[in-house]
Amino acid sequence: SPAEPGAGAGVGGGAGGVPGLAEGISPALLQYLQMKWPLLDVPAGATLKDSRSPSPAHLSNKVPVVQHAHHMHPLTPLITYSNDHFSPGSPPGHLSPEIDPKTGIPRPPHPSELPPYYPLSPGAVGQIPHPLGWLVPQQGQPVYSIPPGGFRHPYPALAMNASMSSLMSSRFSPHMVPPPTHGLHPSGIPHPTIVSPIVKQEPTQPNISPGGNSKSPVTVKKEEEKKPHIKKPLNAFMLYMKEMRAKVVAECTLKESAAINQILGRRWHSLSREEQAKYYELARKERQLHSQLYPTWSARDNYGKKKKRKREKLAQQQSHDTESSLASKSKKPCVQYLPAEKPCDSPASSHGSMLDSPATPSAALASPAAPAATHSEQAQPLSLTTKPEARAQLTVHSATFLSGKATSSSSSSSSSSSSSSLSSPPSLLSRPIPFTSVPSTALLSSPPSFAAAIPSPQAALAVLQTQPLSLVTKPAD
DNA sequence: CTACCTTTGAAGGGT
DNA sequence: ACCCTTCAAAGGTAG
Repeated sequence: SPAEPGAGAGVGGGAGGVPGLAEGISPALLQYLQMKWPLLDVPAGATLKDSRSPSPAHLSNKVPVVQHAHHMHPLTPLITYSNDHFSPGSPPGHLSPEIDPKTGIPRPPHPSELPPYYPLSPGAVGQIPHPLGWLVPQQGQPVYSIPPGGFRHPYPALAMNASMSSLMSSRFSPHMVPPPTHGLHPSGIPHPTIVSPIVKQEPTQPNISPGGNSKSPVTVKKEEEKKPHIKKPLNAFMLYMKEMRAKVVAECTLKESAAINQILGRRWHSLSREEQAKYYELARKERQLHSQLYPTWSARDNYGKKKKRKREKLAQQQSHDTESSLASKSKKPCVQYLPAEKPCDSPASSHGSMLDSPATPSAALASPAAPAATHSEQAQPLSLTTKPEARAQLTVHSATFLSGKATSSSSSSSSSSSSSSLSSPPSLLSRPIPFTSVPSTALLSSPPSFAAAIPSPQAALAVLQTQPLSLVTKPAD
């Protein structure tokens, strides 16, 4: 799909990839499920050492068996994160898998030792550092919160094959998933997107009674209430935020999420294309998994669930965009959240943090003469959703860089929008480069190839100009 | 207690 | 096709 960079190119991040989702749940999905729910383990002999060559047993529906959740990084098989950026390293000593002296196989952890993917007990979480905070946030929360009482899935339509259910019943901790004989639907897969509604009633009988056609409005309402809230899958940026928030908070003294998010937004733009691609890919898998787990779910289901009143703000923003900006600004300017003096505010000043220095491959994107600090921004698919003030701040570097360099090379081919390009240089660079513009194979089968395909800023701009240019931009000043 | 703030991206609905 | 709106996370803040 257009919004999914690399869609259809399989996973694995490297050569080979994994067969798609042709039939039921693909190996990739299975691996992803294991990634999301490490309790779902794979056969000891089929360790996820190489996702590109899944064993036949793995491919079949006769899934999984056991493997210690800590045995391997759950993401390793899917996404080839370089240690430069996600430095998972080896798990802490106290978390190293215990080898069963008898079998030599990593011992399945006791429920109390299980990783905090799901809060088995309030105190047993947040102990295991995880390179991907969105999977295991430092706070010990799962990506999606799970009701303390456990998971109750009301949707019989939930897509899960036999292997899953058998696995569930046999391997899942009884704390999480009671065996089917105990009443829970065998498909009670605890996906984190499910959040039980805040209904202070007995959590029993959440099952949908098939025969109940003559429901009174009250009953219908009750069922509505009992319907767990299935959250939207996280998008790439949200995943990134989840992972990086703790680090940013640690680096800065800030704690306000609004401020943190601004920083994260900037850092997001500072990420190299490859790094962003990882999150896009993760997000794509999130959506894919989500759609498989909840085929009938629609984003529309959650509409109106939150009482948000942004109309005023948006309207203000629009007028702000279309007309003069500063005058009508009555809300707190972003700068208020992001003092420029903040050490952590500068993407290039974060103690050489890997967060701010994109992957080295991307360095090939810019000309050698290009300053590293600006190159990263210049090469990034900055969003067009102009939040004037902040955007002006964010794009100042690229603007200056452009004005002296890139604009000259781009003005010729973008003559149709020359006026706007003059008035809003950042718009050119701020325009997102949909990953879909890149052949998925080029991006996924060999990630660096994309960088290699754009050896110069001019080439990068050429790529930019192959995309439709939206003019919903606002001059930086 | 609840909405807001702030970010980007996805998705749905309206035009 | 395009635009607008809402929601996803998160935690301090304000009402």
